[in-house]
Amino acid sequence: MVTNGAAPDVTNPDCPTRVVLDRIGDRWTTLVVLFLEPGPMRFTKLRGAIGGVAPKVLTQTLRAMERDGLLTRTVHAEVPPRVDYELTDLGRSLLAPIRAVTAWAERHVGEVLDARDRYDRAG
Amino acid sequence: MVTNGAAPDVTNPDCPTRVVLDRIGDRWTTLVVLFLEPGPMRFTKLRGAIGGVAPKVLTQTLRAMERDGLLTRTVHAEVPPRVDYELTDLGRSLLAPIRAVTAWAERHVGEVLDARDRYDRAG
DNA sequence: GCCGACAGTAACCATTGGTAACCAGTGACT
DNA sequence: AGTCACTGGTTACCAATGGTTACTGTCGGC
Repeated sequence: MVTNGAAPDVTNPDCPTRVVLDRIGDRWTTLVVLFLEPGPMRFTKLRGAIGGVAPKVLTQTLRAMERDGLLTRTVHAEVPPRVDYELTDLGRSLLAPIRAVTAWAERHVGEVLDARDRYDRAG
Repeated sequence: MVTNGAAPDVTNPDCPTRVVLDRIGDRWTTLVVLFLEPGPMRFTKLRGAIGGVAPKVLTQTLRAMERDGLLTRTVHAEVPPRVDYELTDLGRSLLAPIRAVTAWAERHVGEVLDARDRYDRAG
């Protein structure tokens, strides 16, 4: 599990948890998880829902998440093409921590923006 | 608080919560918060504790966090120079969500790495 | 025959993350 | 007096990443 045999410990620079932290800290990953929660979604709809994400970048994000077992990608042999993205159990287990983070963001946006204003006006 | 007058909503692409989400999703920010929890810490010690972070990048991270009101930076007129970084109340309030995320990472590293292995071996 | 929907890809540019080297100020050591 | 090291950075530079815009292929409908 952990290459050096120790328990996973995010405070250890050499622990692979750092890698995982990078993935779930990714700007778009959290949003993808949030939007996929209700059920499978197609590429274009997901893109529209998230907003402001370039197709290339969304593709990269989705591929990386698929690789890490957070979601599945299903291609239906139809015309027009149809590709569904759906959270795996692992992906769904990420919802709780992500909710904690987004809830914090929603609750404290004001404070952060205020602090930023004060800092910028002062110097 | 929210420029458009609506309630903060992370699913809205135009909501400033997205900005906040970017900051706390930052690779080093989460680690800085974790390591500053026990108390104030100096630059060099923090750098060593985190591991693998370049001074320039750590400086950028700390300045951004100071700007957003997550920590304070105190310069002591001593020799050799001494600069302390300390979490604010706002920064400390981030601990809970961050803990949720790091706990997830520690619990599921194995699954993620396994999925990645499978994906890479398959194609 | 042309248009549009879908799910991307290709080519390109800009921003960022990261590296290595260097700096100022002071005290201690020689 | 000269040199060393410690601290908390800065500067210049480079590579990787993120992002934008344009384009592709296939099919049904007009």
